[in-house]
Amino acid sequence: MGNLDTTFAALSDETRRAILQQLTHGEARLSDLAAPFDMSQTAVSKHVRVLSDAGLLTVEKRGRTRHCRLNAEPMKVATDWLNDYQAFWMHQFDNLAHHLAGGED
Amino acid sequence: MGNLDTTFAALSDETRRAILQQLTHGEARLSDLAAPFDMSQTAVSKHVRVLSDAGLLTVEKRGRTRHCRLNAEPMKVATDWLNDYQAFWMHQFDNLAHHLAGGED
DNA sequence: TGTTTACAGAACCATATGGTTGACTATGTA
DNA sequence: TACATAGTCAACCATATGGTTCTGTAAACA
Repeated sequence: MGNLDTTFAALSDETRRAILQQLTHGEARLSDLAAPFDMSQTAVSKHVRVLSDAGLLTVEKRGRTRHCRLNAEPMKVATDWLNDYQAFWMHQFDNLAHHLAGGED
Repeated sequence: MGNLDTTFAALSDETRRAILQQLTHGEARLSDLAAPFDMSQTAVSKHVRVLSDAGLLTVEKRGRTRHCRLNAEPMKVATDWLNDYQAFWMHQFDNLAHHLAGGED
């Protein structure tokens, strides 16, 4: 839970990203989250489980409803990892020129 | 190719992230990439294919070797997506306090 | 020319993923 | 009490994933 594998895997699904997007508006019940999607609530429940396992949201049982709340912290870890490559997409053309000039590392 | 689904999915595997890391040192042949891993070259070849499909690296056929080069640009798109949530992990505690204070969105 | 190298491709396997339906549990409400 | 609501769980299914081995092929080399 909470490692890069599970975080990136959780984010690799459109439905799950939409769920997270939904949660930026505030907490939501599972049935609220399921409503916009053309799939069973069970399916959405599974997606929520994946997001929960990845630590991207927290579920609070309250009466007979489950209230989900965004927890974006694992995204920070993912972003930190991606940021190590920032130089590579920023200086992509520089690097290309470097390689074409025969400069191997 | 190159959408968020495939990008995040490609990044969700430790081996593939290690391959990308390897490529930050410069371009590499497939057999070079495969060397550090305790798995067949065929397996690594499949990982490279996944990364290639995601646009995270380019493969250039040169003689009998395949030369891989990092293309970090799709990571920018992923980072851009993640950055929309930056406020949520930065102000996580603020939000928590907000919710505890009874302020719903 | 023959051999080695560097791959690709196909077939196969076990497990994971994303979806379904139906049955069940627990909570709230009339 | 009886019923509706919210959600889980189990079973099932099709496809994807990550690995293997074996075979084939094109390029480099002796």
